[in-house]
Amino acid sequence: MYAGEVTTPPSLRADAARNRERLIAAARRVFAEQGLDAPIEEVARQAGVGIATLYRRFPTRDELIAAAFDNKMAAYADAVGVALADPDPWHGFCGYLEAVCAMQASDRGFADLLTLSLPTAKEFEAERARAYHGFVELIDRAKATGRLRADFVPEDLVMLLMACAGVITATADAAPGTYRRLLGYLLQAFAGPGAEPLPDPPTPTAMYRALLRLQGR
Amino acid sequence: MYAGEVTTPPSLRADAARNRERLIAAARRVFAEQGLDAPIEEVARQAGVGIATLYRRFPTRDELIAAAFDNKMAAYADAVGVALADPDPWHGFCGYLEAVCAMQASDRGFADLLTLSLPTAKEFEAERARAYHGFVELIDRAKATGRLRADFVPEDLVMLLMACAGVITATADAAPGTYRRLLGYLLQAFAGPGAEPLPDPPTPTAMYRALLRLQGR
DNA sequence: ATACAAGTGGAGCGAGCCCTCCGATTATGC
DNA sequence: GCATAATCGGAGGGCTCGCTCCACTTGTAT
Repeated sequence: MYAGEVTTPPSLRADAARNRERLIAAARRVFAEQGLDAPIEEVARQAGVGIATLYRRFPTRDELIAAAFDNKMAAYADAVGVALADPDPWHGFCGYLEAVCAMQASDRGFADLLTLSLPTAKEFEAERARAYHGFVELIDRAKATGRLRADFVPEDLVMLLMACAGVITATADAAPGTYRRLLGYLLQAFAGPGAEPLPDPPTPTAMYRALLRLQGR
Repeated sequence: MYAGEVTTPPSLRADAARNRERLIAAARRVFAEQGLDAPIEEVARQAGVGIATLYRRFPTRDELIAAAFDNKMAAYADAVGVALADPDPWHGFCGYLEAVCAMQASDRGFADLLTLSLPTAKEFEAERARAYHGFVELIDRAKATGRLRADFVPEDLVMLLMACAGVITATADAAPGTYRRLLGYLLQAFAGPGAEPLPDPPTPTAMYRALLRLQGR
């Protein structure tokens, strides 16, 4: 923690700071229910603020997204820590995946975010990297117990997040909770020694490029 | 097969019939690479035809979609027949899922289509129903051999298609083939007696409502 | 050949969204 | 209080897309 408070950078006029908070609150609501490509004007409207005000404070969509999700992103990275603290690595591993998928299910914007990379938001990608490294450690420990199959790779998490996002966007309204069943199946597949060999995973760099895909649709 | 040829219903003038075919060909290309919500005007442009001509022949997007995909939809329904013809039901079951996912991977529009219902296109939904009933039969036989777990339900196919669609849309460009690994994991989870109980599946009607979700975004 | 129905293309309107510009408003230090 | 710099809001231009209308062209039956 440095001196400068993250949510209100350098001395903003009182009303400006208030509007900034309103915008962030509105963005969280709008992104949560409509996803990351929701109309930016809707955010301004829900915040009770002019469009110009929004653009002055957040010149690009990515900056607004970064501001709206920094807390969830931190929570996401922290979740690995919780999992690592579990005395049973496999139990921690399962709990971690459940927690992350539940976060996706409760926020469409966040589900989008986890399967996307915003190179602009650097302190943001740092959180992602922190989560990633913790997860690699978690994998190692879980494999050591023999409960997690040996051919599991970190990219499988990204794949899982994408699959889960697909189920969630399709079922969020009419059949919420379906994603739990998908996760249940996958956890059983991740467990124990793999009976059959799996198709090769994508390389880390290929998967990273997939995360960079231009957003929208 | 009735007398009226399906692709050119009631006596169209020669040039009109030709344009109709061009439109369908263009629609297949455009939908395949851009998904079902591709701009309709792009189809007209690629067909080398005015927008009005497209609208006269296919007044609604759904009608164009139905015309463009009736062959793939038939192939999709036929694939169940192939699987049922396999002497080893479990082998047929696995092959079926692989074939369907491969169809999704090769055509973004088709991937959309399988996780969506177009109540407008009735002969279309009939194909879907045909596939569904064949699949139920396939499930029964595979369960009888003991290779497919007893708690597998038909809705799990829909769930799989949604998950696969999520992976495919995210990885189609940068890491194609990732979906194979997802399928590999899931097939192993579907096999054998389930070690752990699974979260309940959605009811068939809930899943159907999920398929009806308004398209776009 | 001709006449007429069938078919065609693109201009054009409206809607939704992004983003900028600028005159009006308001907080803040003195 | 007052000056002034910071902030505000919304009109407006630009773009994409869906869909319609209508004057013109073309196939075809006689």
